[in-house]
Amino acid sequence: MPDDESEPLTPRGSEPGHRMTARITIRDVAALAGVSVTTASRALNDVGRMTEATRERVRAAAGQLGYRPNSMARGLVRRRSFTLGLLTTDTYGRFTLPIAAGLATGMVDRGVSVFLCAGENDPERTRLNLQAMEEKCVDGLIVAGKRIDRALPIEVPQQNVPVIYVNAACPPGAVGFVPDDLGGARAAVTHLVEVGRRRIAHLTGPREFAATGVRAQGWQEVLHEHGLAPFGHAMFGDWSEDFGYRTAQAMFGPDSPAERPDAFFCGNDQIARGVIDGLTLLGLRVPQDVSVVGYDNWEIFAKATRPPLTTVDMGLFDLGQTAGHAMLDMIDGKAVEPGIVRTPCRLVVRDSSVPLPEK
Amino acid sequence: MPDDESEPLTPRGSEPGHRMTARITIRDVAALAGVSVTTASRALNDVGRMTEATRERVRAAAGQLGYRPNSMARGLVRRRSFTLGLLTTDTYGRFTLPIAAGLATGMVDRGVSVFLCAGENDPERTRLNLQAMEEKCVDGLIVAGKRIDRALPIEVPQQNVPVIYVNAACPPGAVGFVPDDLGGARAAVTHLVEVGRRRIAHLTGPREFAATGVRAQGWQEVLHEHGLAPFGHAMFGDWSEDFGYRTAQAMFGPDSPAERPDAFFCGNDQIARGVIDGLTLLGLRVPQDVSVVGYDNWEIFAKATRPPLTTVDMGLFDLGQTAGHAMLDMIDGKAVEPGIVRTPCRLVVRDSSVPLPEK
DNA sequence: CTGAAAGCGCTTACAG
DNA sequence: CTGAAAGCGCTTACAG
Repeated sequence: MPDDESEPLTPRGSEPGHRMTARITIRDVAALAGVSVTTASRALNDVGRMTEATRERVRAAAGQLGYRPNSMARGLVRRRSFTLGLLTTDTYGRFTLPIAAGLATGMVDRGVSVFLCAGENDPERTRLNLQAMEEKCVDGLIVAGKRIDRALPIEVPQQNVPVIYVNAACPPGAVGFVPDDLGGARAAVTHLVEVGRRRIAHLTGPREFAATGVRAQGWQEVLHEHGLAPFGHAMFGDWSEDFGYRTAQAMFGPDSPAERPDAFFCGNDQIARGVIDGLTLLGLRVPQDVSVVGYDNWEIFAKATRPPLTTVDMGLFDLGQTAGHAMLDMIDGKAVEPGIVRTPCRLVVRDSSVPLPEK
Repeated sequence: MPDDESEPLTPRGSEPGHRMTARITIRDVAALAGVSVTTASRALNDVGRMTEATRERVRAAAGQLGYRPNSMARGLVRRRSFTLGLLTTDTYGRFTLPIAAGLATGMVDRGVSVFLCAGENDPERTRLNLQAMEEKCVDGLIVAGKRIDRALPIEVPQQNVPVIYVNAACPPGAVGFVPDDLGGARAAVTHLVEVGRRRIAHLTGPREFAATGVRAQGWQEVLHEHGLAPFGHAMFGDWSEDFGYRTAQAMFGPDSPAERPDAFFCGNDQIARGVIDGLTLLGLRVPQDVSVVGYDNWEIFAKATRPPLTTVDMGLFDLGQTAGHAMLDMIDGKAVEPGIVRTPCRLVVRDSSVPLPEK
C-alpha cells in the first residue's frame, strides 16, 4: 500500500555510484499514515491542532519508514538553514579546537550543524570560505581567534547574518565572548597566597597581548588586597618554554640576586613548564621550594610536567557552547546585549603548588 | 528597472532580527540581464550553448548585484548538497585537527563545505550527529579516528552516502587512508644509521596499537638491511613522556647495564621528549652522546625540546586533503579502489640527531 | 540560441 | 480538525 505511488518523473536510482535507494519523503509518510502532506508536516512539527490519534499515526509512520526531513527543502521555505559557520585562522587549534568542540556539541542538540572554515591565514581562502557560507545560507557566523586584542583579517560582508566574535577583538556594537582573564589571574594568585606564598613573581607573554596586561593586573590587585607587594615587575617575554627556562635559571642560578621568589605565576603552561625544568635542573624542589602555577590547562603540558601543574582553565569548551546559544538567540530575533561578555575561568589545582604546612 | 518586480507574496524583511534585505535571486539577475531565468541559470553554470555576449551579460549582471546562488535550492534539485560530514571522537584534536584543516581547505576550493561533528564519545550524541548529517543531506561522510586499528563506535547507517575512513580501522570493502607508518619508521631509522649510529633502541607505545607493531617492524627491517642488530627488543610502554623519562634513566643511570644504545627511535614525540629530559638530567649530551628521533612532528613538543627534535611528520594535513579529493571522486561516481591507502610520511631533521663527524 | 513549465521536498496561509 | 494549492530558489527536460 504505501509503495503504490506512481513512479517519480525524474528517474531515481540512476545517479552515480553507491546503492541508491529513493529517500523517504514526507509524501511517503503521509501516504502510509493516510493523511495529507499538510497534516503530516504539521504533525511532525508539532504545530496546528489535530486529534492526538492522527498526530500519533503520522509519527508512527515516520518512525516506521525511518523518515528524515530534508533540511534543504525545509530551509528553503523557512529561510533558515539550521547551520552555522565557524571561521578561524587558528590552524594551530590550541584555542579554537575546544571552542569548536563545545560549539558543535552544543548545537547538535538543537538540530544545528557547524561548518568548519579553516582560514589558513590566506585572504583568498578566507574570501572563498565567506562566499561558501553565504551560498550555504548559514544562519550565523562565529569568528574565532587566538587573542582577544586582534581582529581577524576577515571582513564579514554578509549583511543578513548575525556574527559573534569569540576569543578575538570585536568591532563596536558587535557581540563577543572572551575568557575572564582578570578572574583567572586572580584565582591563581589568591591560591598562591592562600598556600602561604609571599614573594610571587609573574612571568608572562609579550606586552602587546591584551591578555598579559589584564593578567598582570589581576596579579597586582590580589597581592595589594592581601597587603603584599608584587615580587618585582611583571616580566614580559614570549610564550615559550625557553623563556620560562632561561628566567628561572637566571633568577636562581649561581650569579642570581639574593632576593628570590617563592612562587611563579606564569602566563601560560609552556612558560610554567620551562620554569619547572629550569628549577629542577638547579636542584630546586617544586613545590617545596618554589610553587609554580600556569595558565591554559593545556593538559598535554600540564599533566606531563614533573610535578603536574596547577593551572587556570579558560573553559573554552563552555565558551564555545555559550557563544552558540547566544547565536541561537540572535537568530531567533531575541535581543542580545552588544559588547563583550567575559566567561569564567577556573583554577585546576595539581601538585606544583600544594599547600605548605600552615606553620 | 531591475527592482520593479511585484511584491513577493511572503513578506520579506519581516523576519526576526538584523537588517534584513531581500537576498538577490537568479530572477533578479535574469531581469537585469534581460533574459529568462533558464538562460541566466545556464549562463552562470557554463552549460548549454548561447552567444558569448549573452553569457557575458548575465555574468556582469550577477557580478553587479553580488549574486550568490542559494545552495539549498540548487541542492534540492541537483540532489547534491555540496557538503561533507566529518565525524570524529578525537576531541583531543591532536590528530583530527590537521586532518580537518586539510580537508576543509581542500574542499573549499571545490565549493564543498565540511560539517564538524564532535562525537564526544557519547553514543547518543553520535546518533544525533549522524541524524543531523542525514537531514542535511551530506554528499559524503569522513570518519576520522586516532588509531589505525580501531573502528570508531559509529555505526554508519546511511546507505546512500559514500564513506571514507581516515586514521581508523575500516570495514572490509570500504576505502580508508592512513599514514604509511612503515615508511615513516624506515625513514627515521635509515637516518640514524646514516649519521653513524649503530646501537639503535626503540621505545614506543602499547603493543595493542597496530602502529607500534608496524613501526617496530620498520626499525628491524632497516637495521637488518644494513647488517645491524636491533638494540634489544622493542620496548612497548605507553605514549607518555614519563615512560621515555624513566626508561632513559634506567638505561643510563648508575645501575644500568654496561651495554648502552647510541640512539633512540621513539614512537612519539612525547616519549622522545621524556628521553631527552632523562638523558639531560644524567649529564648526557643529545645528540653528541645519544641521538633521539621522535614521531608525529607535533611542533609544540618537537620544537621545544632542548635540542629541537628530529621527528617523523605524518602529513596529516595532506592526508585530509587527499581523502577529500577521493571523496569527491566517489561522489561523482568515479570508481575508487576499495582498501587502505597509505600516505607518505616524511622525516623532519632537527638538532637531536645531527650527524657525527664521519671519522 | 532561448524560454515556459515542471519539479526538487518541504511549509504555510487560505479555505473549508 | 483537515486538505488543496502556492511558493521557497533553483535546474533541466522539452519545445520552439
